[in-house]
Amino acid sequence: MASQVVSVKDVAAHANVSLGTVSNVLNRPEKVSDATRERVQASIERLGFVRNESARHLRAGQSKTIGFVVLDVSNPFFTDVARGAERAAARAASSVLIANSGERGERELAYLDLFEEQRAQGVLISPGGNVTKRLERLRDRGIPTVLVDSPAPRPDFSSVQTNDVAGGRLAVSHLIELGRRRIAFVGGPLALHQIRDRLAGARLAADAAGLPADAVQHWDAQAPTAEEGKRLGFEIAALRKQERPDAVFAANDLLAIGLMQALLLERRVRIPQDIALIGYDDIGWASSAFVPLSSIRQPSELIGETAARLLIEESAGMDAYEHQQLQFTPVLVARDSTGG
Amino acid sequence: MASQVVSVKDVAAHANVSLGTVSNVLNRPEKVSDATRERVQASIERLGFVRNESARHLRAGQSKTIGFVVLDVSNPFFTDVARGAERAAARAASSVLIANSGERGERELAYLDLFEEQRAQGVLISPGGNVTKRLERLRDRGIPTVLVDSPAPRPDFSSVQTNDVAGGRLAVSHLIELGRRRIAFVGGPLALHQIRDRLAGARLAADAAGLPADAVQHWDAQAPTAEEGKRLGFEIAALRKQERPDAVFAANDLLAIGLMQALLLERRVRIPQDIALIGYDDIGWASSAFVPLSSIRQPSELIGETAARLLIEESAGMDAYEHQQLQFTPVLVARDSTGG
DNA sequence: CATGAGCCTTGAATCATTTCATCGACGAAT
DNA sequence: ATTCGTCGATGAAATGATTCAAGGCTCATG
Repeated sequence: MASQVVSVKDVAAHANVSLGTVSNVLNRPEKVSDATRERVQASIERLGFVRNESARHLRAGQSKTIGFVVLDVSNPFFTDVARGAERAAARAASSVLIANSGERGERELAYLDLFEEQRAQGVLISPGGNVTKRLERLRDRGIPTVLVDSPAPRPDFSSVQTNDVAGGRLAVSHLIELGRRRIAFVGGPLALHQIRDRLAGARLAADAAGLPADAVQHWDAQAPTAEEGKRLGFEIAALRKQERPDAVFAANDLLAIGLMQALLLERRVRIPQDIALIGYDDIGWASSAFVPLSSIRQPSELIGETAARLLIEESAGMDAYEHQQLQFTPVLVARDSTGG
Repeated sequence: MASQVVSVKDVAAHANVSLGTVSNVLNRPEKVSDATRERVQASIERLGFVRNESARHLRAGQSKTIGFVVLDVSNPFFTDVARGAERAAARAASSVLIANSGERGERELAYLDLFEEQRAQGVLISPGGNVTKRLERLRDRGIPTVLVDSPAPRPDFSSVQTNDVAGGRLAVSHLIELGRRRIAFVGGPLALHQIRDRLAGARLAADAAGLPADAVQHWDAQAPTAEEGKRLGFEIAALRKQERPDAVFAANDLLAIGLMQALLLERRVRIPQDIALIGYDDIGWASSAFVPLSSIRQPSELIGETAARLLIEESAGMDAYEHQQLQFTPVLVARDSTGG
C-alpha cells in the first residue's frame, strides 16, 4: 500500500516545480530545460506516478483507444482481423480493445454504449443486428466508425470487406477447370450476406462456363460450423454415385472440415478423386487437415489493418473526410483436396 | 451533426432543474420525485444525452470496466474463458474488454499500462512474461488483479486455474486402464508451467500403476500447434512396432489433431488399435475429428466466470480481502481415439 | 546601469460529472 | 400560531490533467 494516489500535484511538490511544468514534461518535453525535466522525471519514477487517463481525456477531449465490437471472438477470421487492426493502431500510438458481442444484439448495443460513454477514438464493428441508427449517433458525438466484413449501410460510412462474389466465382471456376460439372454449394444461413454473395459468385462462374442453371446446387446449413458440415457430408455421401456431386464448395473452412470428415468416414468416397472439396477463409490449419484443404484466402490481417487505418484517418479529419467502401479480392489456394 | 456536445448542464437547462437533480435521476432515481424524474428523462431522450464516462469516473473514482489481458485470442480456450468472465461481469453490471498480448511481453505491459491509466475496475491476466512487479503497482493504485490459468506469484494474489497435474494423471491412468504400457507424452515448450504440470501428472500416474520410471517418454514440441503435432506424428509413425508407443498423450488438442493426421496418413498405424490418443482442453471440435478425440476437459467458462467474480469481490472490499488460489479439477472425456 | 529578448515557469481557468451540506416548502403536531 | 420534521431540489466544491496568458529570470547589448 505504498502510494495511494499520486497526482501531478504530488509530483510537482516533490520536484519543486509547478503543475504546469510537470504537464509540460509529460506533453511537450522540448519546452522544458534539461535539468528541470530530469528532476521531474526522477520524481515521477520515484513516486510511481501514472497519468489518470480520465482526467486527461476529460480535458483534452480525445482518446487513443479504438473499440472493436466483434461478432464472435472464437472465429479465427476475426482474430486475424483484430491482429491487423492492432498493428495499424500501434503505428498511431492507439490501442485496440476487443468486445465480444457473441452474436447477441443486446450485447452489441451495450458495448457500443460503453465505447460511446468512454468517448473512444473510434469504433470498428462487424455488426450482427441493425446498428445504423446507433452508428449515426456515435458519429454525431464525434466518434467515427468503420464496418468490417460488412457493407456500409450508406455511402457516408466507410467499410472494409472481401469481395465474396469474386471469391465464390474463384472457387467454382477452379472446380470447373478441373473438369467437375455437378457442383454443390454447402452453406448457410443465407441471412448472412457473406454466404449469399459466395453462392451468387458460384452461380456466376457456372454461367460463365456455359453450364446449365442448376449446375450449382445449394445445400443449406443452419450454421457455418464443423458439426453442420459433418451432418451434410453424410447426406451427400449417402447419394448414389450418379446423383452425387463431383465437387463441393463449402461456405467456410469449418464446414469444409466437417464435410471432409464425413465423406472420408464413408470409405466409398475419395477426396479429391470422387469429390473435390474447397473451403473459404483459409484458416490456420486448413493446410494440416487430413487431406490438405483447398480454400479461398481472405487477407484477414490486411482487412483489419486497413479498417483501423481508415478509422484513424477519419478521426483525425472528421469533417472533411471522404468515406471509402473498400473490397479486397480474395485469392485461390489450391491444395490436395481439389487435386493440387 | 445534430447535437455537438450534450452535457448534464444542457439537460438541466432543458428540464428546468439543477445539475444535481439530473445527476440524481441518473444515479439515485429513488431520491427524485416522479414528476421531475420523468421530465428529466424526457429531456435526456430528446437531447440524446450520453454520460461522459471520463468525467464520471474522474469524480466517482471507480470504473465498471474489467480488462482481460490474454496471451492469444486465437486459442479457443481463452475465448471460452472470456465468455465466462463476461457472464459474471454482466451480473455486476460491468463490462469486459479484451486486450491481446499475442505472447509479446511489451504488448502485455503496454496493455497493463492502458488499464492502469484508465483506472479499470480490475484486470484479469493470463501472463506470458513476469508481471508480478506490475501487478503490485496496479494493486497499490487500487486496481485488483486475478491471474487466469497461471499460479499466483504470491499468496496475496488470487488465481484461478485447472489442476494440470491431476489432468495429466487422469489422462495417463485412463490409458493404463486400457492396457497401454508404452506411453508418449507429446508437448512443449516445458517453459510453460501448464505443460510441465501435465507431464508431471502423467509420470505420477505411471508410478502409481507400478510402471517403470521410463514408462512415460517425453517428445518435446516447439509449440503447442497442429503443425508440430504433425511433425512429431510422422516421427512416431516411422518407428518400428516394438519401439513405438502404444499410447500418446498430447499436451493439448491442437497437437493431438496434428498427431492424428500424421498417424492416419501412415496406413500402418490405426487409432486406437495400434496407438490410443488423448488430448487436452476438449476444444469445440475435438468431438468431430476424423476419429473423435478423447480429451481432458477444463471448465474454461467456469474458470473465467470465477476469476471475474473474485475480481469483482476484491474490487468491492479491497482492504480486507482474503485472496484465494483456486484450482479446478479437470474431467476425462473418453471418445473413440482411446477406444471409447 | 537600464532595457529588451528569449526562455522557463507559474497559476488560474477549464473539462463533465458527482457529492453533500443546505435551503425551501409543505404538512402535521403541539 | 409556532415548531418540527420530511422530502426534494439546489449549487458550490472537488476530482486530475491540460492549456495559455502573464510574469520572472538571465544574459547580452546599448
